[in-house]
Amino acid sequence: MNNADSPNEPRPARKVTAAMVATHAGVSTATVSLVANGKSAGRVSKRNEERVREAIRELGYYVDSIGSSLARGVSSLVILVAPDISNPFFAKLIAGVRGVLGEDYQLLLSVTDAGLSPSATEIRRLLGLRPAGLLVHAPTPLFLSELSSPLPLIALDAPDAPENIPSVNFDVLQGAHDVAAHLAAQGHRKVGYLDATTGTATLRMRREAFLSAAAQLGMQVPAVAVSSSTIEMGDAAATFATHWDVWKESGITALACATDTHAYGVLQAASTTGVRVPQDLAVTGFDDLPFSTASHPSLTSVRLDAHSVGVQAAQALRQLIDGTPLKESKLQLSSQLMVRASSGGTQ
Amino acid sequence: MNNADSPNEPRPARKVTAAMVATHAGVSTATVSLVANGKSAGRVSKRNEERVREAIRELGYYVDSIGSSLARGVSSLVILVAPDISNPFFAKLIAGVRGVLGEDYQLLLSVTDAGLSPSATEIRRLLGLRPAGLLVHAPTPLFLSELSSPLPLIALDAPDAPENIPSVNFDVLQGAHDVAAHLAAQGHRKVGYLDATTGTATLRMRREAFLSAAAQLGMQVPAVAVSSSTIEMGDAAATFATHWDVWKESGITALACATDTHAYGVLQAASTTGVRVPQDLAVTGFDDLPFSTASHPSLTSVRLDAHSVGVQAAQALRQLIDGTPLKESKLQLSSQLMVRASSGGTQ
DNA sequence: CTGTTAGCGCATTCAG
DNA sequence: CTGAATGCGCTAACAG
Repeated sequence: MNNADSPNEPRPARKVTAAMVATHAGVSTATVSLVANGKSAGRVSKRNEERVREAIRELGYYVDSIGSSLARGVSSLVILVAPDISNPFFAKLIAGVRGVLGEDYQLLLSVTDAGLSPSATEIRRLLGLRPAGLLVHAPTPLFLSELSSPLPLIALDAPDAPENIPSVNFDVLQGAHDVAAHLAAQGHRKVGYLDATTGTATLRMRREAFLSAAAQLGMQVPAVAVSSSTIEMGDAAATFATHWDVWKESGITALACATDTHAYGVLQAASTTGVRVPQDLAVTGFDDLPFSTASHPSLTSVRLDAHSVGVQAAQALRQLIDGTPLKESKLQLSSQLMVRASSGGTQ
Repeated sequence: MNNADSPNEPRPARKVTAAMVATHAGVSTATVSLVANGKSAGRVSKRNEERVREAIRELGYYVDSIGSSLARGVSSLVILVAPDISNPFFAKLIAGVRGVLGEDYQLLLSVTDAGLSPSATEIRRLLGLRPAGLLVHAPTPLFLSELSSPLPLIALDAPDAPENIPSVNFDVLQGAHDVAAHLAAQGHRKVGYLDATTGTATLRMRREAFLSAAAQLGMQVPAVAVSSSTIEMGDAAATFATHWDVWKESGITALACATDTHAYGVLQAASTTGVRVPQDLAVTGFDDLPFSTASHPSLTSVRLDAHSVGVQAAQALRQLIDGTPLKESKLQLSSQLMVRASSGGTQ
């Protein structure tokens, strides 16, 4: 009953299947599959290979990944799960990942609701796609347990990930310590900390590391001078505005912020309330976003190499997918303190 | 030979199929499919439905979207193709899209290389996923022609999209006009323009609209004072630094920038070269990124409502997917000039 | 209402 | 080297 197998002219409107290519080239679908997947070496004759290639070109055939995935039991998708894409950090990370994955895997992003881990249903839908691997930014323990299946997975920026979950992290301890040491070196003796309200592990570590380093370096951190706000700049600004009187009274001369965005809010609020930075208050950030060189004053911050994270994570994931055991389950990338004007460093 | 069909205890390690659920519940796979897809109303008895639901729960079954997509000929994926995710704009847009798509479709992002349209191979891989629909940011004509297949598609921020491609755009004409009018009202008579080197239609329209509005309002735009740089802040800063002498000589007193990022670069370079903004040079941006309230001085810019774009685009796409013809093929969202200190407006 | 059946497009044995 | 046959997991007719 199949009256459509007369391959006279390539009909671009109709979906081209491997079977069509096969008849067009006068071979079987098996041969087409071999050629289309570059597995023809030593398994298909030169002549047939050439024929198939030509048919593919003429018909405009491309492998249907749905069919392919079903047959193989797994897709060639790598899914990056991240909450807050709008961070310039991610653009660089993605570039790094893409470079490593190349043509072999297809990278797609799954964005979760602001700052939240994906819901159970979302996770199932993700798994339903049968991805070759997952890259997950700052996964919650809940997310990881919900996942359950033995899927190649690398956690990013997840210093709290359990032992059995490979992860690529920044050395935030070092970064936070560097900030504290820098402030101490500038002569500060009482400092404050503006934390983020979202409780990801990396942010918790930043705070804890800073506080412990500060103590170690002989700096006081008055309890009233440790506060927090959401990652919205406006919120950070408001927090500064409402707390400044108390902070000032507590005698702090420097404020370390959990992220650059927080610091921007502080700089803005300081400017409008007439607080001079760094004379009245030194301010530091964390992340070293591009804007930090353009803010007024320019912001002292901790630079994290997003591109490297992407590269390392993608390489590790590929190993996992290939079944090669990872030599290092936990990778740690160094961070670098960028001293700028907001802390009274070099302009 | 199948000795694995003894469903005594739920084995979480093994992939759960609809067939397993069926045997477990004592029904057929068809019934399972109906229930799992919420199409059981009036087609499955209460008793069987309950049984199936219980089996699904016990076994932890979820629909395999690969198999489902293959059977239906289309997946429930909506793919957003965008080049530059790191723009805070996208986070809001995505939130809007997600809200409209709800549980019915799964949104994934495909990030293309910085500022570039996806390659032909990438497009094929995208199509290979058989997405239910595509949302494409600033597609090039090449992209659209390469696509060819009659897939539900909405272009975003694509004022140049051909008639037959539905799109959701901002009224950049109005925005650019507002900028020009504002500068004219501030008394500027000679102004410059810093364009982006990436040639997307929206950027081209911003420039053209600004230049024509400026002319109409009696402002001169010396040819030497129209320049361009990449969207990297540092590049914009460098462009300012090398051009300022010439610009100054040309007599311009204001510089309109194609994007806020460009403007940040200009503000930074102006600050380091001792050019006072807005006294020596008024500066305006376009996009109104969050940082524009925190820059020094705060940046006059054109606000675009990203969330609305997301909502409108997703709604239109759903209509397309459902086969409902669109009433309006081209949607245009208004933009709003935010006057701030960089143009000598209110602080 | 419910079960049976026939593909969806492809990769992979397994005989030739 | 090559092709026919099988099944991946599911949905949509189609019979009961």
